[in-house]
Amino acid sequence: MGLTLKEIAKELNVSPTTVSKALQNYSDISEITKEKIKNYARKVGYQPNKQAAYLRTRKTKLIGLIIPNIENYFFFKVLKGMLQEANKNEYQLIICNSNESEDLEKKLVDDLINQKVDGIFISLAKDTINFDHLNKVLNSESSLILFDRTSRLVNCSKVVIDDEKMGFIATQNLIDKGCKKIGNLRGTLIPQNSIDRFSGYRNALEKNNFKFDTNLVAISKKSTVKDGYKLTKELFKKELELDGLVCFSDPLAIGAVKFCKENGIGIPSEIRVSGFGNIESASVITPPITSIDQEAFEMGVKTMELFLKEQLDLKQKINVSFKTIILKTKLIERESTA
Amino acid sequence: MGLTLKEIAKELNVSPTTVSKALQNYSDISEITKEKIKNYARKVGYQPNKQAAYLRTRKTKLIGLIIPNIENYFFFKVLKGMLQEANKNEYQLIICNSNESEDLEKKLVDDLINQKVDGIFISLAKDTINFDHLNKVLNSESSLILFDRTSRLVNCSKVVIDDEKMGFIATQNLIDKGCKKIGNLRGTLIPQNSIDRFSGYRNALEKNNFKFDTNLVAISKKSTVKDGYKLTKELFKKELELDGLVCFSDPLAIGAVKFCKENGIGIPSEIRVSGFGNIESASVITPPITSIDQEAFEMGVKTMELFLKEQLDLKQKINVSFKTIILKTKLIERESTA
DNA sequence: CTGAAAGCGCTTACAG
DNA sequence: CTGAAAGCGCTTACAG
Repeated sequence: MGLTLKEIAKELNVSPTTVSKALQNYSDISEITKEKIKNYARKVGYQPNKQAAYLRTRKTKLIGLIIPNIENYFFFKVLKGMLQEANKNEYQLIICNSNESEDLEKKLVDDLINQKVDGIFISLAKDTINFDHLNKVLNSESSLILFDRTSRLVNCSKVVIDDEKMGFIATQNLIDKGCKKIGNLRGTLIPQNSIDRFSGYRNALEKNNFKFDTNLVAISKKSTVKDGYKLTKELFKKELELDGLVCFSDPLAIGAVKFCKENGIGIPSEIRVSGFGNIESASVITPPITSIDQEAFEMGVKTMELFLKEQLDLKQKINVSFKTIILKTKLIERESTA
Repeated sequence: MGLTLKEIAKELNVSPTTVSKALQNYSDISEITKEKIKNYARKVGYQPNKQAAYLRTRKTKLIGLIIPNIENYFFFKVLKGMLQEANKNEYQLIICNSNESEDLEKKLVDDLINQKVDGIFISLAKDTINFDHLNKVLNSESSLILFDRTSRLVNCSKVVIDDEKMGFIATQNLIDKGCKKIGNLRGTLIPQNSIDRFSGYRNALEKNNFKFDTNLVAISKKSTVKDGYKLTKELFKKELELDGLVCFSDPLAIGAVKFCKENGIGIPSEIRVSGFGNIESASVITPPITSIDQEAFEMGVKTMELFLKEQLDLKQKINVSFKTIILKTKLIERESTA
């Protein structure tokens, strides 16, 4: 197991140097020798030992990926996109789950830096407020790319969704349908995407001369079906004549729909409900829930592309310039807002 | 970036050998020296370079995982279990998607062997019928563990679900509820778990003196909602007085429910439908679908445990003996079979 | 066009 | 109890 350069060299009566160069297509090796070596290497299925090569090249062809919540379907679609591109370019992906914990996120970053991965992709945990570990990556040999849950305070390449616009569109849609009192089940106060979606909601109200009322807003910590149910119940207790509800995740919207169904509140006749993320369950529940589709797969692809570009710049000793890619989103209309 | 042993040795006026041994707690280093070295290493945050260490230890602390379908929620729960245990034991996980392709599966195995991962966990692609690549793993330095979709033809450790029993239970439940003509939307003919679940269906019929009728069985290639819809439609066209349907995946069951709802066929009044896998959508749809819960998280944990045990045996030069762990399953009763 | 030599950062058998 | 030396498998600057 594990043929070495030396063995091949011996077999072919050339030096290890020549074998190494031939396999890397160096221009100072004769075509005839290259052919001979390449053919033999192919025949015996030789693959250079990556760990040994790293010691010289400083490249592992490994990427570290930190996802905040491994149960979130959205991230799998992102992962699928990344994996497709990684495969094409001979990279392998180490997957990590920060479990929404800042501390664990920091430890995982340390482990990945220590593994000398060529790049680290992170979607931040909900409660990450200190960014020392991200700056550590920026000072390491690994490229850093943030996706989906990012921070304005870190200067690196990013792939995000236009969350403000999305919050706006979801809210505007309810207004267009005739809703007068639109509530909002929003996410926590920290991550940028939660902030932005909420801004979108406010901005839509403002633009349509609706009064913004904090009583209509509830904050969900976990963004679960349970949370959605509970918060909707609380909103209805206030008797505010709610006739629209913008939920900033599909699980929250499903919880809201469940509460309404159990309490005989008609959807969309009495209240229109809109979700976000376009997970499968949103289309399967009765009534199907209007949602906003994020191009998750595309997000994965773009993240990899940004990374590959940075690697190329690095190789050519060009100064890497950080970019932010903003992805499109699409309102998927269903019965819950008909 | 990247402090080395040598630098630490120089700083502390000892040899690199001593530093290496102290950090590994060798017994032939004095306590006082160990203390000094460990403290310093901790202070400066020294971590040995894994790639360089590999060259001597032949261990990468890396595990390769091949999943056949990255969009399947089941595998994410498995992954979550694996990740939890991996983290505890300082392993990192390289994730790969075979996309149900035997060819890609073979390539990924090659890549992982080449990466010198300590272990490879695979859930086989649906159409994998040749096992040369698995035998290659068995002859390599990496341990092989199959989970969920395995094969009797490969001799290695495995973690599986008692699929036969599960098929049996789902079918028996419908019989107990009074169904007389029970159909079956089954999976493809190859993977072991599809074969076994189908056997469970047949065995339950037999045990209850029901006549087995191939007309009542439809084979789904993709196990999707669409497939479920289409196949259910076809079954109903045959006018066999179907009053029960055992589906060997939740998406299939959801498709079946959709067809029935759209065509005014009452569930469970006219037909009872049972799924498998207990995905979220199964509980969210109206009516909620009875399903069988697989202990996915547990499967991930057990797979890791089996692997860790093998590593330990290897280290102690004990002959590794392959084990098969069979996990429990549980029928989750819901309205669709009430 | 080819190859000897140094070195990446570690571990471990061996000597003292 | 400590350390010099060899070697893991590669790449690349340098010499010829």
